[in-house]
Amino acid sequence: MQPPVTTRYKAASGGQLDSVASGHQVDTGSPSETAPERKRFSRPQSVARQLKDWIVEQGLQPGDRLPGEPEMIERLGHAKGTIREALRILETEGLIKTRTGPGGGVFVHAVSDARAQALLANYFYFKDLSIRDIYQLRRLIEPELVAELAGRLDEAALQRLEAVIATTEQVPHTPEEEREQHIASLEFHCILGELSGNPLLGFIVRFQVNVLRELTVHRKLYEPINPELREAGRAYQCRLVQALRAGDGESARAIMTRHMKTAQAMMEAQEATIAQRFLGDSTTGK
Amino acid sequence: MQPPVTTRYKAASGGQLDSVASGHQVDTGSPSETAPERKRFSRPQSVARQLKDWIVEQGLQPGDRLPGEPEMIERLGHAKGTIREALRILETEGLIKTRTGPGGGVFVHAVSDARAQALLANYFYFKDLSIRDIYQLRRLIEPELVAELAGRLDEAALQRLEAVIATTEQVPHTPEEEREQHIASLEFHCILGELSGNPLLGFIVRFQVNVLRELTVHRKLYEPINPELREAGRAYQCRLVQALRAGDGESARAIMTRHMKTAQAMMEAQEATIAQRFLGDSTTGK
DNA sequence: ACAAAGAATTTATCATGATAAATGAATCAT
DNA sequence: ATGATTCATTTATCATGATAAATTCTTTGT
Repeated sequence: MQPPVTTRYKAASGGQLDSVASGHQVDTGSPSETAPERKRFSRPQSVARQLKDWIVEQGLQPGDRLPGEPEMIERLGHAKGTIREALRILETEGLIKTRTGPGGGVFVHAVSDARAQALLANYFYFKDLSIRDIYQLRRLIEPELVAELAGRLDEAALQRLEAVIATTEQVPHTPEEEREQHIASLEFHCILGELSGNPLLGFIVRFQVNVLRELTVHRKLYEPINPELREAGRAYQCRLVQALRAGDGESARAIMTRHMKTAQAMMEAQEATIAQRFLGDSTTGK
Repeated sequence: MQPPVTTRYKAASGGQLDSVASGHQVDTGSPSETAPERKRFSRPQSVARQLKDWIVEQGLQPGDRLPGEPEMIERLGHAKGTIREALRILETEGLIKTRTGPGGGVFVHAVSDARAQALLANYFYFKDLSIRDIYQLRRLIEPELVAELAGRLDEAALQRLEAVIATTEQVPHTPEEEREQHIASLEFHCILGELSGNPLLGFIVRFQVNVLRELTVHRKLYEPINPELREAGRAYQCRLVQALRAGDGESARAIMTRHMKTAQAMMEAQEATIAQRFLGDSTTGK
């Protein structure tokens, strides 16, 4: 499942940062002298930016430690409140975590998937994302995705997919179970996305799935339990895994294409407008 | 109003929000179990959440006003610092803006595209995004995009595209000009994405373009000026617009497919190292 | 040896002003 | 009128502790 050498570049040496003249020198003292341009950034933002620069320049990795609050106060010359707000910014962006206690402090943290998803969801809160929009993309992406995946998956990956299918083996008796099964079937797509080995592709697939999942949970979509549709859904998954195992990309693509069409029709038959709400805050422990 | 506080948060009342991504922490009461779900939310996070709930419940729109700092302090029963940190969280997420002066205060704000892009870029900072990854998606999306767009664009849209093409009319004499032209050609794709009318699709196209643009700006990619390639690039754009105007989706798709292939080869031919850096912070006024 | 209690450490929050900066409105000088 | 000035309002930042909470390390008790 690994494509030829695709040079996975990382760690740029000179990777400078936004050249933005954050040029907010921290002269503790005479502020307004040559201040022709207005203050673009608040001080907490400036501090946050400086810390980001620091992370980039030093090539800090997740788990690495940043100076503690008191040291920042001294080194950056800002008040405690300002520093704290800056840390809060970075924490919101998902780039740091703070821990209390001995050995605690501020640590670099890789932005979690959940947080990125949540932040992106906020962006779409004021947009009108329709089911059609989402499926326009899904119908584009997922068939090709499985076509590429065909024959490239190892047994472990295939079994992972089959494990998800297994959770929908029993006929659901309650709406609760039915909902869970639907979520599981969405999970199926997430796994496919991850297996592509393309972080961007995987992320997008997951995002779409998350939006759809929200619909399911909060709008009681898929409420009417339809045995035939359910069985059809299961069948497609089974056949898909079969095609993937056989390395039959054409079939996989066809199966997924058909499924996308069906799923879209199903969803559109229900509600057409996506629930307007912020997604969760992704507290992402770890 | 209420005496100091013990740890109190509103445990997701009403189920409007909360619970998404990552996990379902349906509190059962038993503290320690398979999921060491420690550390709930910090208070600033709780406050931020409450304000989000408020926004959702009241259906507040961009421009609407939120209570000012002092009122929040009183109504929510938290200290000023806590409130400020909460506001900083929301500001970082792009959901509010604060203004000083008379008539100033805290206002709901639609998350700007730039901010969403920057936040998403943070996520990919610690990932290894290769050019191949990006083009895998581009090659999937953009050909179909133009195929759908064919014949659906009004004259204004077409002229918008042509205007961008026009900027690359003159043969560039300096690397500077050459770089600007390349950026303009990327802009071409952004416009196509927007014209789709699909917010999600447009966003993804823009994100890809932004990542590639970063490359161009910071890594001197496309440095060697190649007249033939340049001309070929221009030609494809012209022919594409032509096909779009004629409503010839098949041709449009073919043209774009070819272009994607060429562009990817070009990018990969360079020592394309994806710049590891945080994108700008998107101050995005209005 | 091992588990529970305690101590030490570090961030989190609270509390309380005071001063600075930004900005729209009203006012005043020309 | 019109441009500059002052004023009032509201957030932004600074300053300075004092408590609280969460962890890890250490010391006990059995």
